[in-house]
Amino acid sequence: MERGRGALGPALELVHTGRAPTRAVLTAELGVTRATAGAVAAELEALGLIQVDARPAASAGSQGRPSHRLSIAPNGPVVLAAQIHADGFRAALVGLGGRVIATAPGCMTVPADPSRIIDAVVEAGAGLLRETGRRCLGAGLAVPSAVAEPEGTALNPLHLSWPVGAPVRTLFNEALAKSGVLGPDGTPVTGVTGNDVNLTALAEHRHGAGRGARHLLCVATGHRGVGGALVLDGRLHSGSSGLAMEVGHLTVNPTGQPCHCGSRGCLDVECDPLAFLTAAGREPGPAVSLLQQSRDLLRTEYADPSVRAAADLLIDRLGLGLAGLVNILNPDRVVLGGLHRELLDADPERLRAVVAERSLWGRSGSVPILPCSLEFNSLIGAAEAAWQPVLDDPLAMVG
Amino acid sequence: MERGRGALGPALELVHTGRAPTRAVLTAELGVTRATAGAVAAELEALGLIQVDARPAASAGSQGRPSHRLSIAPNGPVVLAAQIHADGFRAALVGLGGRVIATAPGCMTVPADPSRIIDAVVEAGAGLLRETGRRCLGAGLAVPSAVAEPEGTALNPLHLSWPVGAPVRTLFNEALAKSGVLGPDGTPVTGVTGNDVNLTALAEHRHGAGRGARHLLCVATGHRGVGGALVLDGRLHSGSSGLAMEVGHLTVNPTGQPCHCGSRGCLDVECDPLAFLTAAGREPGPAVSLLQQSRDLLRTEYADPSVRAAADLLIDRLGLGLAGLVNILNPDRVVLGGLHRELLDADPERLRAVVAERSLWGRSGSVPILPCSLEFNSLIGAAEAAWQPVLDDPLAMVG
DNA sequence: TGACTTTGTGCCGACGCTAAACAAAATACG
DNA sequence: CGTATTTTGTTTAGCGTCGGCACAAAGTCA
Repeated sequence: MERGRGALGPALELVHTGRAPTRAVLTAELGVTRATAGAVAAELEALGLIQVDARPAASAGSQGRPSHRLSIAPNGPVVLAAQIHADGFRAALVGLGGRVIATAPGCMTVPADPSRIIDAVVEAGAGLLRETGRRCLGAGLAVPSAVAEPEGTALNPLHLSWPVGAPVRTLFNEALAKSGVLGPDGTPVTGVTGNDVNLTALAEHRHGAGRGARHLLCVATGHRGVGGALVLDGRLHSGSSGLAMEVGHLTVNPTGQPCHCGSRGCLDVECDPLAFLTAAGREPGPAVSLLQQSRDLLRTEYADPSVRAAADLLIDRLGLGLAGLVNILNPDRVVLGGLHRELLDADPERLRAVVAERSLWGRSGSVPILPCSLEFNSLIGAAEAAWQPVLDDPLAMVG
Repeated sequence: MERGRGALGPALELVHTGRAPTRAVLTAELGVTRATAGAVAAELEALGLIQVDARPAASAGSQGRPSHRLSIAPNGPVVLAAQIHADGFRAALVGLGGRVIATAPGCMTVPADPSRIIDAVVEAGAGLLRETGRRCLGAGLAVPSAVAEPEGTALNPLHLSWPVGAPVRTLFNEALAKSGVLGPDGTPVTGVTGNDVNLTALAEHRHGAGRGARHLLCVATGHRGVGGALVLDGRLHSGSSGLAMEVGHLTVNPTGQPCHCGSRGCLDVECDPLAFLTAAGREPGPAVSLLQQSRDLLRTEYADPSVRAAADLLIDRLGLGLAGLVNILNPDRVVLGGLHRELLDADPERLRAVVAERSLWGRSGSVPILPCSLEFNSLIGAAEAAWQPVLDDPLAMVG
């Protein structure tokens, strides 16, 4: 009797990613009849997830009956999202559409015991939930480490002094259970964890510079080492055991620094913030993160020839690495984060030229390379991962 | 009224890949009721695609009513499949299940004009169709070159003296139209084309050593250069414009040969048959293909220290390249073809050790590495690509 | 104002499935 | 040897979901 049950998930995803501003567009995107699309929208509205404007939108020049606007319900449910990085952590509540409802930046030095910071993260998130009174449907956590699946353990928490193999997902879920963050069914919400660059790619694909891309490659460097991520046909590719896109060991400088992997001149050691500071002849200081120091240097002293030369050097190395990845993966867009984003901003033409020169065919070389466009992108990515079960089956997760 | 229309495609694919030997298994694999599975099987049988044994299969020790065996209809429709390689071409008729019905090996030196060999290929296939009287539902062609999508042009027909950008798919379809190979609707069958390594990966995933793998990486070298292919979640990943998995320019020997790509020590020039012959101190002869010469050398003179040393050298380089790919893609199985397959057979432990050592985590390093198991695998892959529309919607393509 | 265009909704029927009962064909066991 | 059990296959009834269609609503265009 009820229409549009099968299309409920796809429809919510369309509204969530801003690709269905009206029911008319929703009808076309879903490939169903107007009757079905209308029923789907009504169902999602009844679930409290979306909103159908009472008054039709201002007629945009086109004739015909104007459409009512669809949007994410402003007081709908949220997920708890958090990111952990070299300088501390940040917790937030994120609604559908990638909207950050409330944030609690928690700058603390990251302790060697991962359970302590994860507890603090969840406590901050639980505090936000108490303050706002929002209903919580899930939780996501981004960590600067590869996360093995299906165990949910952090395999290389490099610049956190965490033990290798820390069971971050289990710790996250234990903290959630302890803090009393309950879902609509009265049980603790389930938490998902993932690598920060992977989740950044997911966020950029859904809401940022990667929107509309079919195959999106994301490369970023935050503190030490280089991370990569890949979204294929709208879905994050994290490999058969979560370990895909460990791109840091592509050779970009055959005569370069030795790397712990046994080779030399790897992207990991040749194109991260430390490599940039070293190339510019600066001594890294202990006060702020290496990314922050690099960014400041690049932005304020780009006129200095040594800084400019270091930037050019790193752009050339990054271009080599990107060309290698583009040859292998043939994405239709590339998004850069962290210091790589700054390097792209500093001299976009140089980077694009290197990639084009080293790509095997002109078509691959002309792939668009864009900077990340979202603030807190790994946090929003964590939220995306947490929302995924709701997007897959809204009825089961909300009703 | 008719039951099991939506499940028709998935059901045919299960029988096609041998994963549904009986209706009972089909029921479980499809996740439907026995009634639906029975109706689906009846429908596929009515279409002439599969066969339900009249007599139940020999009871295999288990109690309960024995199941009737499902199999591909022996006299069902076929597709025309062909591969073009350095030594000539081969055309065949291939049924569902990857069964080669009839082949016409056509060894001719490959002319500079691609349309001539493609005409010859199609003519050979059309001859087989006339001889056997089989109904033809599609056609597929594997070429040793990257094929750009959506144009269907051969971008690097390296060891064929074809022009770059030869419109192979158009030529293939024109030849099919000219030869009068008609589908059941009376119009010429549509031909699809693809890179031979990509199609090999598809074939191995469906019927060979890659069966059951979720993410399959395939690497092979036939004559000159190295090709790669990737099957993700059962679907070939050929990138946004068909150019993915150009893996030949991973650096595996920083002090090695210069490569036309501008770098040096690329997999392409360090790990193909020519590199092997050179490393073994042999002069390549003009009579047979480089692959054939390498294979003969490896099989008959492996005891010779110089041959053994060359094999070890190439295994080490191949291992480096595979480790890089495994780090990036995290497949759960790797299949090797051409000379790489021979190298694996020569010393499996050495190759696995190199990959394990250079992989970032033990889990990635222990990925199974297997030899290709199918004869004519790119030909069967071409058939798979040709069958795909039928697998997607049997009713539309056969009825 | 009337024609036209586009959007939204109610009703009905068709399609494709599940559920449940029944039938069939083997093994297990007293 | 006969009955119970297990597993497979088929029949029938019913129901949920969606498309098709008619109609209503709300704007623009002339």
